[in-house]
Amino acid sequence: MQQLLQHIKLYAPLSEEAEQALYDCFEQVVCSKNQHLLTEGKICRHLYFLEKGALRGYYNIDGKEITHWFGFDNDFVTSFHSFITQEPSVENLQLLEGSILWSISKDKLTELLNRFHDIERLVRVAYENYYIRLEERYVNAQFKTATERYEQLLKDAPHIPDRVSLGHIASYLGISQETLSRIRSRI
Amino acid sequence: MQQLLQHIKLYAPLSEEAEQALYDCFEQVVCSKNQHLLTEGKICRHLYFLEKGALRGYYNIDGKEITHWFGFDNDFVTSFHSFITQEPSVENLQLLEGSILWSISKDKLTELLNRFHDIERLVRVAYENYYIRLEERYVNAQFKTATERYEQLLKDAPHIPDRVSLGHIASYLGISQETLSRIRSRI
DNA sequence: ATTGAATTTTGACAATTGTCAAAAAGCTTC
DNA sequence: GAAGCTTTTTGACAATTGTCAAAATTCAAT
Repeated sequence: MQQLLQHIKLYAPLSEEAEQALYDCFEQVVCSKNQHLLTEGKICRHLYFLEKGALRGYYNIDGKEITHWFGFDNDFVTSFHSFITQEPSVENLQLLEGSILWSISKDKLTELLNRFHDIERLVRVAYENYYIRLEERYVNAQFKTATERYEQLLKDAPHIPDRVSLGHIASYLGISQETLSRIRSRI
Repeated sequence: MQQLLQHIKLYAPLSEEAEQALYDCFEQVVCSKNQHLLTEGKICRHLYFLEKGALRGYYNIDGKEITHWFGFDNDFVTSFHSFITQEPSVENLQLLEGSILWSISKDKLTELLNRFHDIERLVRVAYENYYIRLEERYVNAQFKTATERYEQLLKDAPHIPDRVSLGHIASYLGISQETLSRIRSRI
């Protein structure tokens, strides 16, 4: 929990009361490898902070699993679409390693956002950061070759190949596993 | 200006004082077709509300213009990366039609965010919405075929082909203009 | 160490898309 | 309406990536 509080202070300072209120609202969740945090069709009612571990978000499209996102230590993870709209999720969240998470419910978060301007600020700033990150991913995805995207990924997350299978990485990059294998043999 | 105030109330309610403060901070900007709102290398110090018109964001990569984004009536537009970080922009913003915009400076917005919890809320909720939209674009970009992406675009923004040239649309879809032309002849 | 399952690599071929060049179609302006 | 510009389409070919199938490798559990 200290790690979570430490991490969010990078976004914005917090009053003592706000910090205490946050502290009271998060609960620890321990998950084993391959376990699902969320499956499609369910409404995502929690936001999670991934203290330690690895996770992927994926869609089922035409019977295929399409990984579109990874989370690692110190990431906030949820199905943002479902969490924000409280509509059924179209994506699945699955742990890739045994992991430690901290969870807060939508209701509790909403209450904190109402009570504390500085928590509202914190969340706004966090969204700014996540928006920029997503925009970067988007531009990479759309406008670079498969090889460039893989090299970019290695730069951004050098630990990825150790923690995530080639199939998941290929899916994330939007290329077939065979193509990724060939790219790796060429580099 | 009424249109802007009307629009943001869709995100969150505003106190009278907050609304008045917002009203005082926005300035009208009228732009002609092809004019640039921002060029790369400059720090983006304003957030714009596009009351009426059309705009694209594009990168210059290896001498080529890569359009990654369109804005239309009722969109907030800026180089989010530069506006948020106050680092030099890597993208350009160019009007595609004669347009009416409303502009607020980063400094003034920061002041409003500090003074009014409900404006902080408004911006947080706006980010939520823009995050979801971007996520959808991302998934489309990465995991659908060129034809599917074009059909999706027609569904989301049926007016696009009337207002935006084929070359820009092709760039936005991440395919060559020739390929898009062939896709259109097949549909 | 050995077995069996899962993951990764390799090969052959097909499908999609890109590139370059030229023709056709649409718009403006006189 | 003709001239000159921009935008869109078409053709031919090359490059990239996908698909299917099989082989090789890695990993975990006994």
